[in-house]
Order: sequence, then structure tokens, then C-alpha cells
Amino acid sequence: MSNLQHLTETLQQAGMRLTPQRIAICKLLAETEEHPTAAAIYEQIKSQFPSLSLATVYNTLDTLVSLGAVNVLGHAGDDHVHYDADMEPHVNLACVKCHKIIDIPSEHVHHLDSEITQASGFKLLGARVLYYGLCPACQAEPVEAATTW
Amino acid sequence: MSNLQHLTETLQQAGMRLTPQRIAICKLLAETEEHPTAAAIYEQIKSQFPSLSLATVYNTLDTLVSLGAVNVLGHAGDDHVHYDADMEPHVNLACVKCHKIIDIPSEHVHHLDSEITQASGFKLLGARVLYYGLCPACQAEPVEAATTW
DNA sequence: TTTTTATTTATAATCATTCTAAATTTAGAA
DNA sequence: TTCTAAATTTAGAATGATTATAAATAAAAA
Repeated sequence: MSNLQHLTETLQQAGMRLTPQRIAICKLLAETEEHPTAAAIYEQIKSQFPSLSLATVYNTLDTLVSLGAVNVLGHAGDDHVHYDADMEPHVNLACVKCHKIIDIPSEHVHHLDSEITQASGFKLLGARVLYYGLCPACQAEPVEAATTW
Repeated sequence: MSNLQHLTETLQQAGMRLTPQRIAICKLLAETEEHPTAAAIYEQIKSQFPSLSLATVYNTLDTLVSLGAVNVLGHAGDDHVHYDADMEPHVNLACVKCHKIIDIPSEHVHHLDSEITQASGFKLLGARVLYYGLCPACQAEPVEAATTW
């Protein structure tokens, strides 16, 4: 099953309508390699739906998050909340300089779930594994004032 | 070396003055088991420094963060940024219901650093490993509308 | 001292996100 | 088809954490 299907079916099974706006948001989330913010999603879909409201984007994202189909990465060096539709355990790696976020498949994160569950007795609902540093390209350039995190 | 010493020395070595306000903030960060927000720190220190300004708290936190002595956890189910002076690799585990955050020592997170460095070529500066779920106490109570993340 | 610089403070400004109420769309019944 | 009620979208206002600004204070240097 494609990730897009997963997202739309999640909405349907929650009894929600598959409106064109919601489909477009799911499509973007499923296909992007980025880790978009609400504003970024709004900007990219705006051309298809000139009347689109930011509230719709936030509502849809919140719904998908509370249904467990989308992950919230939180702020990543900027002042925007980033979202990630890839729910497979993986590491998100952000460059504090160019603000790009990439995914790293990791052997060890796969084991974290059970390790944490056993140690804590929590019922896990999600994770946010975000490392930050300087990407190879930005390491080449001189370091300036540290970014605020 | 105590964690408090580490924090104050970090400030000094950066050429900054050890003002009473900054010392109090470092002390609180070093001694708390919580993962306080700027507002929480402000509230707790206010009694010692009635004239304290929130700006001072934010400034000091930002400085400590950019010096790599304090970690920013980001939002944790509420709308506040949480800080953590424990820089040892560990898992932060937040309950989405009672909003408590606890630390979990983890064998696997210790290995993540080298794994990520090798896979990406990034120069790592920090990490934010935050899992969320329901703590044992909150699992007992009935589940209500999902919290927005 | 006097001068310079760092720091704190109070307050205003910013801006991402949330809220609200009206307008629109939809699914299903008649 | 048309009607009706519920869901959804929308525009714009409101919220509130954080940041910026400029004046006041404190400390260090001369």
C-alpha cells in the first residue's frame, strides 16, 4: 500500500470526508522528501486551491497526527513545526546552518521502542528522534554565530 | 565536576560574567529533575530576584544552548519549549496526558552517534530524542480526545 | 574617579498557531 | 432532483510564547 493510500484511508476510517483539500495535503505529505511545515504545505497547494485557508492545513495535520499517521518533528532550528509522514523508526538529521533535514535509517532506533517500553511501562504513541549538526557542505564554510535552538 | 560547575564554567570560558541571575538559572537547571520551560524557570527564581525579567531567562538559556551545555527538547505536548541540562545521551519520555517528562537511560542511544556520523558525514552538535505515550498512571484512566502534537 | 562595556530590565513588537462564526460543500433522504 | 442536516472550509480576529528595543544599572578598565 502506498503511503498516500495509507493516509487517505486513515482519514476515511476515522469517519472523515476525503475532500480535495485533504487529498492534496496527504499527497504532498506522502510524496515529499522534505519535512514540510504547515506554511510550506499551504504555499505549495495554494496554486491548486486559491481559496485554501491555513486553518484547513492545520486542521488536517492535527487530525493526521492524532490518528497516528503523521509525526510531528517540532522546531528544527527555525521557528516552524515540521511534519513527517514517514512513521518508520528512523533518525531525522537537521543541519543547523542550511536547515535541511534528511532521514537516516538506523539499526539502533529499531530497538529503542522495546527498550523504552520495558524500562518505563509507558504505552508508546510516537517518537521524535532529531539530531542536529553541520552537514558536509556547511562544514566546508566558516562557522559563524551559533544558531539558536 | 558537578553539573552546576560545568554550566557556570562554560559561561565564564565564553567570556561572560557570572551574574547572580545567571548563577541561579544554572543552579536550577543543574539540580532539577524536571525539564523546565523558560516560564517555569522564571517563576521559580522570581522569589530570589523580584526584578527578574523573562528576557534574562531566555537570553541565558539561548547562550547555554548555543554553547552546547544545554539541550532544547522542544514542545512536549504543551505549547512551551522544554530545556534539559543533562547532555548525556538518553531518551526523554513524555506522557501526552499528564505532560510529565522522564529520562530513560538507553543502551541503544549510546550507539546512535557513531552510527549517524558514519552514515551522514554530519558533524553532530546535539540530539533530541523524545518519545511520547501514556505513562502507567494515565493508562489506567479512560482515554479521551487525542492531544495535539 | 571617569569611561567603557556588559547586563538586566520593562515594554513593545512579532508571528506561528488557534479560535470563531459565517459561508460552502457534501451525503443521504424525500 | 431538491431538501436538510451535518461536516468542512474559509477569512479574519485573537492568543500567547518568544524576540527585539532602548533605557537603566552594574561591573571592569583606565
